[in-house]
Amino acid sequence: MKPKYDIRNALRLHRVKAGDMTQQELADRVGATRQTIMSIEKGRYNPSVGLALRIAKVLGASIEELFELEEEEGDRDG
Amino acid sequence: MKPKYDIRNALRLHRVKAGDMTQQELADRVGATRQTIMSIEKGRYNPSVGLALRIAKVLGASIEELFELEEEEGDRDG
DNA sequence: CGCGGTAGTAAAATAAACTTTACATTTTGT
DNA sequence: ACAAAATGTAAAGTTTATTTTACTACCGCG
Repeated sequence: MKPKYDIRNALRLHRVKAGDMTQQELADRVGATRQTIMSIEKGRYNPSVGLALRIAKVLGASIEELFELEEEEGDRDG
Repeated sequence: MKPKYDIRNALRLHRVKAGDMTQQELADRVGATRQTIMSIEKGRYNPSVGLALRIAKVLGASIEELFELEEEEGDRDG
């Protein structure tokens, strides 16, 4: 079952920009596991806003820069 | 078990600001239930960044305005 | 080639988000 | 006071995030 709200993320881009940090390093700094970072980078799920906030802080970016709503065409009910 | 990283939110404030929308109205517009909105407003858990993004869009605010990391003093390992 | 570090994948288990339903309390309008 | 709408709480259930563990592939280095 795919998530209700798809998001696109530029995590990897910003991770590299922020000093070419490794996944493990980022994971440590935000208090998550490498697999969690992996899964987010790969778009397998969207993190909690708490984790997203911490990632944004470490990467020196805004959440809006990091994560973006997928525009789903023709699938909206409004 | 309380969440690992507490967040503070100004959801209610912005909900009122954005035309005094009811919880139900906001819930409908973001595709969630009223209870979900309630729980977020009451700080019972932090939503996914996907839902947070949709809320921010509807309320015309940034995620950073809506949700803020709780600064926990003396609980960091680095 | 063998080694260490990084990245990709996956399965099982646990924690947390989110839904559904139901009921109590407060607020608002008449 | 009464009714209706909005808010608050809660329990049980489903789905998704996150962890833990483990294995594979790629790359630079000796």
